[in-house]
Amino acid sequence: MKGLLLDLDYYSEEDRPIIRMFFKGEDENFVALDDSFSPYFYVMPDGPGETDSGPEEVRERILGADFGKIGVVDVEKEEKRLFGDTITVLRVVLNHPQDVPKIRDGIRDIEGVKAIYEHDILFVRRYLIDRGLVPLSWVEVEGEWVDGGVVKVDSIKPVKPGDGGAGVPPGVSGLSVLAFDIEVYNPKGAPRGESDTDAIVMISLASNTGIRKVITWKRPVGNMDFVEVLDSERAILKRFADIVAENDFDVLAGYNTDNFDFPYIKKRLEKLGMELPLGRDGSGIAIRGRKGLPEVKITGRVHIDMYPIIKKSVRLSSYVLENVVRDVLGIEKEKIPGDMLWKFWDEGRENFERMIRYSMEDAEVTLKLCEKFLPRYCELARIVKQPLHDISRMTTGQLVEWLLMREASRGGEVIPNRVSGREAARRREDSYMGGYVKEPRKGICENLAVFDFRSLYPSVVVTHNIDPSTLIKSGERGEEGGKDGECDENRAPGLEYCFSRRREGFIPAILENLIERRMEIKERLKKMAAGDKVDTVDVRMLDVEQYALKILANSFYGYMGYPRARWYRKECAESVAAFARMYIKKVMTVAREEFGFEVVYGDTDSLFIVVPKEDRGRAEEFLKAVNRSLPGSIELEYEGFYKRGIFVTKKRYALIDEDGKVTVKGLEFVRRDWAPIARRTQQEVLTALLKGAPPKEAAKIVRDAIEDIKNRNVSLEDITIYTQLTKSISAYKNVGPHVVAAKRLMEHGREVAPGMVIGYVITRGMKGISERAMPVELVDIQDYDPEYYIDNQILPANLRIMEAVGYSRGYLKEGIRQESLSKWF
DNA sequence: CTTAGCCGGGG
DNA sequence: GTGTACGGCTAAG
Repeated sequence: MKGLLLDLDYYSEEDRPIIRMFFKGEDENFVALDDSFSPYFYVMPDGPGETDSGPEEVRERILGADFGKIGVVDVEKEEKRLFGDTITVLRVVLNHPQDVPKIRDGIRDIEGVKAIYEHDILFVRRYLIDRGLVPLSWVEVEGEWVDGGVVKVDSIKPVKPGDGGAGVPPGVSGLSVLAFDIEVYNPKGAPRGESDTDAIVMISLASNTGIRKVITWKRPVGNMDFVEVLDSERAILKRFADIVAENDFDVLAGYNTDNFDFPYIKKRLEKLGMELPLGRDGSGIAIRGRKGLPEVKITGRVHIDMYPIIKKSVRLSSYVLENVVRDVLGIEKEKIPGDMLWKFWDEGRENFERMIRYSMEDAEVTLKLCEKFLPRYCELARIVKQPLHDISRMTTGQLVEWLLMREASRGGEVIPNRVSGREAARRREDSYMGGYVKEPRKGICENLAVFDFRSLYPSVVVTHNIDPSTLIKSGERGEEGGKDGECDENRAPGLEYCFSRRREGFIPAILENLIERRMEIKERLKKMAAGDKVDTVDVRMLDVEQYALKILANSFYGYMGYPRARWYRKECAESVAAFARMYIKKVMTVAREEFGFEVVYGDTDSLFIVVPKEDRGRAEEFLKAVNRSLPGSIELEYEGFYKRGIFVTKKRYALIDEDGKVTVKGLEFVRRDWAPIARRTQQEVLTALLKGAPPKEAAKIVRDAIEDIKNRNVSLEDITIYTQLTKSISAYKNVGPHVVAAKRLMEHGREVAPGMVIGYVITRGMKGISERAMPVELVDIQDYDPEYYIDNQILPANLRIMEAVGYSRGYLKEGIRQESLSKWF
C-alpha cells in the first residue's frame, strides 16, 4: 500500500504501545498499525577513573534493579557521540512509553550513572525518526488487512528515502480542507459554555472542495441560499460532524480554534450530553493543555489553527481576523463586535442577516488564509519530518531543534538534554553584542544604493564552521587545538574563541545541506522562468519550498543563542555576531576608503551609500571587488536604488524609490491609538520630504496642523483616540483615559463590555490626562484641549523627523525661527 | 530603573 | 502524554 502520512498517534493494548498512522491513500484512505516499536533511552555511565563502575557493572545494576511492577526489557552497550566526542552509552529498552518517567527516575539513583539522555522524546516523534518516515510524503506499507481500511504493518518505509518531496501533490498538498467558524449567543459578555443561554447559534463552513454554508437554527427573512436552517443547537452540531464525516476532510481549520471554537463546542456537548464524532475513528475533541495554551487534536485529521500560524508569519499590530485579512489578503471585512452578536440574533431581520454574512465571511477568509500559508507549513513538515499538527504550532526554534534531533539521532549523535527553567533563566542573563548598526547621517539624502549580505548569519556559521563541537576557548587549546595557528586563522574577531576546521561541525553540516538544497531549487526556478514557466503549480511549490528552507536556515543563529535550546552555546552565537560585524564594517571601509563613497547608514547586514547617477558603474565595481575578497559563501548583493531617504535615528528611516514607492522603517509610533490628526500629519510630512519638498514646507504642514488645533478648525474624528477595553472596568488597577471614558459611558446608561473599542477625546481642565477623557459620544467638540493635542500628539509624532532636518520644537510650536538655522532654509 | 504580572485571539 | 509557550507591555516596587 502507498499513502500520504497525514498524522499518527499511539494507543495501548496489553501494556504494549501500538502506533496508529492515518494515511490518505491513492484511492481510499487507510490506517496502519505498527506494534513493533519499543521506547528506549540512553544511560551514560561514569567514565574511566571517575568511579570503579564501568558500563558493564552499570548494565548489570540496571538489569538487576527492582522498579516495581514494570521492568526493563533490555540494556545494550553502544558507541555514540556527544557534541562530537565518542562516548559509551547503555541503550535501555522498555515496554511502554509511560514506563519511561518511572524507570528513568529509578535509574538516576543507581551508582555509576552519570547522565540519562533522550528520555523526553515523544513516542510518535521518536517513531518517525527511527523509521525514517516523513509526514505528508508517500510511505510504502506492507502488511495484512485486519479490518476494513486497517492494515497491520509488517514493513514500512518512505517511498524515496531521504526525499520528503517525492511525488507530493500540489496546492495545500492535495489535502481537502474545511474551514469553519462558530457564533455564540452571549448576552452577558464573555460567553460561558456551561450557561443555559449561551448556545452555539451558527456554524459556518467553507471548503476547498466547494462547500460554502451557514448552518443555524433560526430562519432569515430574506432568501439566503447558502443558509441551512435546522431546529436546534443539537441539530447544527450533528450536521457539522456529518458534513465532516461525509467528506472525510483531511484538514479542519479555524481561527483561534485551539483556544475558543473547539473548547467551546466541547463544553456545549457536555452541557447537551452529546457526543460528536469528528475524528476519523469516530472520536471527539481532545484538548491537550500545554501550559496556558490548549491544543486541540481531532484524531486522524489535521486540525490547523490559523491564529498561531499568522502570528508567526506576519508582523502586525493586531491579529484580530479583520485586521489580518485586510493586511495579508487585502480584503475589507465587516467586524461585528462580540457583544453585538446576541442582539443581532434576537433582532432578526437585517441585523440577523448581517450576522449570517459575517459568519460566512469568517469561514471563507480562514480558508483563504489556509490556502496562502498552509503550503509553507506542509513544506516545513516535510523538511523537519514531524507531523503537520505539531509543526504548525512550533516556533522556529523548535523547528530547528526537531530537525537537529532527527539528524543527530540518525547520525549516531546523542541528543543533548533540555535544561531546567532555572538554567534557562540563567542563560537569559548571558547577553552578548549583536549586530553592528551605524549611526545614520541624520536628515535627507539623495541617490542611495543599498547593498546587503545574502543570508549573512547562515553563511558565517558554515564558512567559519561554528558549532559546539568545534569551539575552542582560548587557554583550553592543547591537543584539541591542533598545531599552532590552525585555530587562530578561524578566530572570532575580538573574542577568545576559535573554531577548529579539523572536521565539519554538526550544525554547519546540516545548515550547509539546507542552503545547498535551497540554491538548487532557486537554480531550477531560474531555468523554469527562462523557459516561460512563470506561474505554474510546480513553480509555486518550489518557491514555497525554497522559502521554507530559508526560514529554517535563518533560524540557526538565533537557535544557538536561544536559552532553552538543546544545542545552546552562547559562545557560538556570540561569535557569529562578531564575524558578521567584522564583515559589514569591512565593506563599509572598502566603500569609503577605496571607492570614496559616503556610507550614510547600515544595519547588521546592510549598507546604504550615496551613489550619484554617473557613479553607478563604480558601484558595480565596488560590489565585484568586495565579493572577490569575501571568503566561503559570504556574498554581498545589490538590494536596490532609492531616489531619496530620510534618516531619523538608528532603525528609524524612510525611503522612496525611483517609482515613487515609499518604505518606512521603525516609525511605528504611528499607531491606531494615536489621534488621526497626528498620524495624518506625520504621513504628510514624511511624504513631502521624500518627494523632495524643502523642509520648510514640511514644517508648514506641522505648523498648519497646530494652527488648526488652536483655532478649533478640526473635526471630532480628527481628535478621537481609540483604545480597546480589554477587561471589565472594575478589573483595571490603573485607570487609563479609555477606562475613564468607558465609566462615563456607563454613567449615561450605556452598556460597556470587555472587547469594546472606546473612542474618547481629551478635554480641558486641571486634572490629569486620564480624568479629562470624555467618550466621543458625549463630548462637545468645543471642550477639547488644544494643548494636549499639540504637546502629546502632533509634536511627538513629528518632532523626531523635523529635528532630523534641522527644526526645533520651539519653531514648530511657537513659530520662533532660530537665528542659527534660518540661513539653512 | 528593574521586576512581576497580564495579555493575546475568539463571541 | 518519554512535554508544559512566549514575547511584549504596563503597573508596581
